[in-house]
Amino acid sequence: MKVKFDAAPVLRKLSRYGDLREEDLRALRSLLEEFGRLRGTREQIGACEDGPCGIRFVLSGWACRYKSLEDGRRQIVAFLLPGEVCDVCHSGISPTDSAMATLTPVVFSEVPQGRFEALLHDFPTIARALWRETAIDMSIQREWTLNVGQRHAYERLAHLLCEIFLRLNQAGLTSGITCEFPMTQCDLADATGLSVVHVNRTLQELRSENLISLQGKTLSVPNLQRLQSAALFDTAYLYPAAADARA
Amino acid sequence: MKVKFDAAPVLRKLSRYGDLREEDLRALRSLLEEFGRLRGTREQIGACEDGPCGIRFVLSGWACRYKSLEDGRRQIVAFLLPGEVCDVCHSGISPTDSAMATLTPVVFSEVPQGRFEALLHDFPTIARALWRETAIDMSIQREWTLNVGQRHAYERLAHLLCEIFLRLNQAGLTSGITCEFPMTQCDLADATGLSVVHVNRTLQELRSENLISLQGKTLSVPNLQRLQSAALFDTAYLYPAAADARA
DNA sequence: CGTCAGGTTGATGCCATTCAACTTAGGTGG
DNA sequence: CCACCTAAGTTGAATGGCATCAACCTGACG
Repeated sequence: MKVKFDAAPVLRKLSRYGDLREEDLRALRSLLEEFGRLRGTREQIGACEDGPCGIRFVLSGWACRYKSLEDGRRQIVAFLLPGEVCDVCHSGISPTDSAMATLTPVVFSEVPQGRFEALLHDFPTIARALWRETAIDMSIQREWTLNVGQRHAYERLAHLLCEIFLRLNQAGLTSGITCEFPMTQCDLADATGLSVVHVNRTLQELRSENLISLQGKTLSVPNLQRLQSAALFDTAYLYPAAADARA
Repeated sequence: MKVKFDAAPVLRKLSRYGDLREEDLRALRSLLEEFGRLRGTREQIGACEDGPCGIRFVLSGWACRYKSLEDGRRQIVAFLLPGEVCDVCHSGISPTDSAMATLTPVVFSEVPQGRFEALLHDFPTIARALWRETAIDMSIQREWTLNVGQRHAYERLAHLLCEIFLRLNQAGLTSGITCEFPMTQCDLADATGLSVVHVNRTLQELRSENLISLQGKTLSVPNLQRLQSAALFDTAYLYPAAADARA
């Protein structure tokens, strides 16, 4: 059966980074929907079988990028949420640098390099928006370094939950104080550099102080302010600079 | 007195990422030398006084990018070594996201946004090379997340020293098994997320096993292979993908 | 020769890991 | 519809890696 590929989350997200006109949106949408693909839960994305890889976008579902050490230790270095681009910067890097995997069933697009470059050439507005999203990705990666390097377990988890909630919110995927949250505690451990056991206990702490409620696959944040201050969270890193005078 | 701004390290480094012709090099060099600047040890780079900021390159000396928490905890998220670009991706991000400071006296160039964009437009080869360097920077940032998230103190420090040695080597700044190493143990602590005391002890361990020798401002790595394996170091993340067939 | 930044050392304690067992929930086949 | 199975979550106890605190040492420099 033919799946409906819905590019809306990507368009919504990218619109945050530039004033995309109708024609920009249409061009991008049709390209994304042309190259839609599917993956199940806990599958690899971008393994060799795929042949020469292109630019990927997550249309729905959650994925992550991770790196591993020889002995099996694993670090999730980024989450890829609906609407987000996977790796504008990634072509040109040794593909063994890191790997991608899904956390849920995922619909994504993989646009061939050539087609995508043509698009960027024809629609410079899209190029500029994408450039900004890349800048934000870089900024997020720096924040993660700070997070695992300096924050204590309690702050660290709080920070991660804050970030995800806000990013989902940007994609229009929160409803009020709640959002879907399909990750396991094991994923949280790999992303924070903590042990599963300690993640479990720390989550209980956060729950007992009513900073979050997390059951089933649903996260609620009754008071975002309080969670942010528990996380020493500074929103600056998630948002582009205020109106940029330069062209 | 007029300082000699030598753009050679930048040109050498960038040449690793693309086949720059004589004319590319000349154009870039003259731009870099036009906008040279100076800083002393432990000074800020890119504070407000500088006005609207441009694209920065380190010509000589060491600097770092860091982030801090409200209570003073500090994480160095990147080192900026001679020849490296500071932040292609950075315009468009809230400037409070992170800060830059020098570790030694530094000579750098700060090319105004407009002038630089013109250069990239006229010399697409430079643009492509710079794009790849940015991709590597991103890759390095991911590796740092892995480093502080998963590696033990011993591996972590070994890894950092390895990386710096290899990056200096790329810039032509090593001679044999030694290189300059102006960082304090305090800087190492901030970069690894360890305490100064523990850095000190771990360095002693590394020394006692002859993996490094570090005295004065000089680092020697008698056996890079051994240091790499102690660090669980995989060089893939530092290098661009093998010859890229696509245009 | 005093001063100060950087480096070194020892003692102590906590945050987080590890190991191991147990519980719960969701899914599947008989 | 229940029995089984497996992944995920939870709990307790013991260990240890690394932080913290507080001295003390060293060398560079004015």
